[in-house]
Formats: sequence, structure tokens, C-alpha cells
Amino acid sequence: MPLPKTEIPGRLQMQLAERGIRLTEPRRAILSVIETATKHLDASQILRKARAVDNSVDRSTVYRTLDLLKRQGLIDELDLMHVNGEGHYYERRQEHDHIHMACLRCGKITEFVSKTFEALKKQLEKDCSFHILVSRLEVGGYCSACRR
Amino acid sequence: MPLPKTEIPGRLQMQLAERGIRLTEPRRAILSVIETATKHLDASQILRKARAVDNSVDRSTVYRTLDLLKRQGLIDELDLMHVNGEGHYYERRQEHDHIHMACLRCGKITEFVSKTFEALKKQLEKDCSFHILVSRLEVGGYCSACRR
DNA sequence: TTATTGTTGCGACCCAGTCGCAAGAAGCGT
DNA sequence: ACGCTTCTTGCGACTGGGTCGCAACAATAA
Repeated sequence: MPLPKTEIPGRLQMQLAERGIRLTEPRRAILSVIETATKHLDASQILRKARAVDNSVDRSTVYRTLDLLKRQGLIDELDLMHVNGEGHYYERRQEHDHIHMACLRCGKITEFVSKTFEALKKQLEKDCSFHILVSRLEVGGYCSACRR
Repeated sequence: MPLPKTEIPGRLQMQLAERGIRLTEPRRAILSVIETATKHLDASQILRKARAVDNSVDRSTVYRTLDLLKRQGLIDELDLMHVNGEGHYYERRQEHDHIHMACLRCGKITEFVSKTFEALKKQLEKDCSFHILVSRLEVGGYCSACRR
């Protein structure tokens, strides 16, 4: 649940506009849902919430918009170790990457920021001369409450 | 492609037997496919190859066996950043975890082992008092050949 | 305002993965 | 070698995430 604080509302809209990407009603609805989310949402949850704003939004528009945001590097896609089915979850991309820990017993998702992780990515880029655009570190196991 | 050298063939079978898990024809076929794989395979590829050994193997048996192996911690499931569709890939679990780098242009998958990664996981377990069972670090970007 | 170009809703579709069930095989004890 | 029990399998039907082609439509630039 410790999802990042929402920054300036409308920031996503701005970032798209800056890139010369058309803003439409359905897009605005979807963006606002993502920006105000307090937990990780999957596509169908985003659809439901977007429809509360603009009731005509279609499933495929949600998928297309998510693709767009992924390609623009504005959101990240997660599996969260498939603790709840096979779908994907989405979140605004943060300043600094964070690690997702999924408790395999209670399903709780915990986030963690680590300097070591940043160092690891740097090392990777150097040692493999690989240019990193996205990275995803997910961990499954037992959280402090569930381990005995 | 630098998939790990196959260890003792039949090792997976042994590990299952040790745990008192029944060995059957289809299972043996699937295990041998996984053990002798030279690249990451998805479920349908595993099915095809398993059928070359035992022609009656069914799709659902493949999925059930993959689930079993996952639960036993003998294989790991990967997305490889969805460079090739939405499916999952599987590989034998190695001694030491490794990072998967997927080139978003040419699709090449590179593996990388890093002490820093091991340190990161240790740090995580300590700082969050989280007991790690699985971990998955996937990175997308451009490989040395594709970056300009 | 209109032309252009990008976006949408819709419906059909595809494919990965799941499930219930009856038939079949593993392994154990004898 | 034979049953018995229990687990596993194949099958077919199904679910649900995600995609696609297309005609209608809306956002920007001129």
C-alpha cells in the first residue's frame, strides 16, 4: 500500500502534451485514475474506475493507453509475482526505481528503495555495455508478519 | 542464449523422487525437455518438445507440471520483459540467481551474475525482515550491438 | 472551418492458462 | 505378481487478459 504520493495532479497529462501527444477525454480519465491510485491497479480495475469518470471508455482504449504510457516510459508494468492471478499491474514511474516484495501467504506488497539496487544497475550497464530503459525487481517470500 | 550448462541429466527426476513425488511418463518427458533446453522455453514450446518424446502429453499436464516445479522451487518463471508476447518462460533454478537483460530491439536475452545482486537480496531480507523464496530481476533496454 | 491525422468504440477474435471429471497409472503392502 | 489407494492424466469446455480491423469520430494546425 505504501504507494508513492501523488505529485502534481495532471502531471501525466502535461508530460504527454509536452511530447505532442493528443489528449482526449478517455485518456484524461485513465490518466487521472492512474495518478490518484492509492494501490497497484490492473487493467480491469483501471477500466472500472475510468468509467466512473467517463462512462463510455472501452476496454481496448485502456490497453492502448497503457501501451502508450509504457512506451513513453511514464508507467511501469508489474506482475507482483502473480500473487493474484496472471494479470499485470501498473504504477506511475518514480524518480528512483523500487523493489516490489510480494508476500506469498498474505499477498501484501511492500516497496523498497535501495542504493545498492541503483549501484547494481550502474554495474550492469558498465559491465555489459547495456543501455537500461526499464528494470523490474520482484521478490516473493514471506513478510515479517507471516514468517514464523 | 548463454543458458546454464545442464548438470547431471535426470537430476530433476531425482529431486522430485527424493521429495516423494510420483514420477510418470509425461512428467519424465517434460523434465527432460527442461533439463536439456539450450534456451528459455515457454509452455507451448515445452509441450511440443515433450510430445516428441511422449506423443500423448497434454497441454494441461505441462501447466500442472510447471506449477509443481515452481512450487518445489526447482524452476523459475520469467517474463523476459515480454519481448515476445505475453507468455512466460521457464528455466531450471540455478545455484546463484542471475539477472535477465532483454534487448528491446533485437530480442536477445543476456544473463548476468552479480555479487551485488546477492548483497542486495541479503540487505532486503535484513532491512525488511522478509524471507525471500523467489526473486526475479529483469531489465529491458538496448544491448551492446543495438545501442548506438 | 475545414482538412488531416490520430484516437475511439465496437465486435470478433486469439491465446495462455484453468478446471471438473472419469479413466488410468505409481507405488506401496502383502 | 496383485490389488488398493491415491495421485495424475487427458479431455473438453471454459475463463479472462489482451489484440485487431474497421468505420465513425475528435484534436490540433492551417
